[in-house]
Amino acid sequence: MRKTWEKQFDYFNKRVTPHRRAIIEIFEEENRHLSAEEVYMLLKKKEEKVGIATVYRNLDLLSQMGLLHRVNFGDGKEYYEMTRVLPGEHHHHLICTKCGKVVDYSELVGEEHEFLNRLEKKLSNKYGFLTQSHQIYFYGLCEDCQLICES
Amino acid sequence: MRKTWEKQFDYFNKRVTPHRRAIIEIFEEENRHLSAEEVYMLLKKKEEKVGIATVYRNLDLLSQMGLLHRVNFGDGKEYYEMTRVLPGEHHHHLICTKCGKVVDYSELVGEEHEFLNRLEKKLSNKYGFLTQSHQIYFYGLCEDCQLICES
DNA sequence: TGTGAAATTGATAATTATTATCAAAATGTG
DNA sequence: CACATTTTGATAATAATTATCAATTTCACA
Ligand SMILES: [Mn+2]
Ligand SMILES: [Mn+2]
Ligand SMILES: [Zn+2]
Ligand SMILES: [Zn+2]
Repeated sequence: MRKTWEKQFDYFNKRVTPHRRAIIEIFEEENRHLSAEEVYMLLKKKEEKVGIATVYRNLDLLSQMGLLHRVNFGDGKEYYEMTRVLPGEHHHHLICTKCGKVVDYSELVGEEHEFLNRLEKKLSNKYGFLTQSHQIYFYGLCEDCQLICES
Repeated sequence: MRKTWEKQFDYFNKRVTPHRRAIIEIFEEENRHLSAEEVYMLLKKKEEKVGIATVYRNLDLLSQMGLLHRVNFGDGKEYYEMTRVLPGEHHHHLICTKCGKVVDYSELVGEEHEFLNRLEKKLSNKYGFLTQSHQIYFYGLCEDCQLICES
């Protein structure tokens, strides 16, 4: 009954606590972008007595451990989402600059992978930079906001 | 002696003020990522008497007008940089997750353009999303931090 | 199956970045 | 130049996140 992610805790010399289990569980259940405050609220709803500082600390830790991805949509808070490793689950984000709506997309991830691999090799040669992850953001107008702009 | 960017102010029905001129001038001179606080300090150094609120307001305005790009490197503040339109000036960012160093890169922008064009078309069809701009971030370890990690 | 050193946590104070307020000053159209 | 409108400055307010530190919990190992 040892969860697959627990080996990550061994590797980082971190302890597996009920709070940490609960936070990961929240992300598995919700499967969406969550802010620290939202995670805190969802934990309370599950009767998990936890302090907000612990939530912040653990979101930071879990993203450093690679179990969560930290994303920023420009609204002043940080969001987190479960790191999905299966090929079909890799995705990026469309952000509407008018209403703030965020859409996950995973179109052309094959081509993306091929292109970024080539790019990473160049960056490694030229800057000595070792890439661990990447994020692509598209900014623009969602369907609804385009209509509003025309009128 | 009308600057090339002044037509943008007409288009957005905004007034050209000395502060706005001075802020744009700062970015032209410094040619790097600047936070609101840094812009504020640089303006003071130039004897430009301005309030910090005005700096925030105008950085926001200038990026909405497309004259500045707003970027986020995950350190809790927003940064801005001059929008460069020439083909060779389009670039993205490498961010060291250990020391926070940020490097501009512009490798493979040709391939990037070709790939993103194809992607944008797909996203437009599937989600009705109209792309205005995009950002790519690579997270990893800079050369120095890789050495420190090995030892 | 305990022990204890080290890690984690909670309550809350502190910090930091950014936004709101609103009267005074500046802009630019006609 | 006049004046309707926009912009600005000082500063209060807000909001997200981090620091503090004593109490509690974890887990390696005896
Ligand atoms: Mn997502
Ligand atoms: Mn840059
Ligand atoms: Zn929208
Ligand atoms: Zn580094």
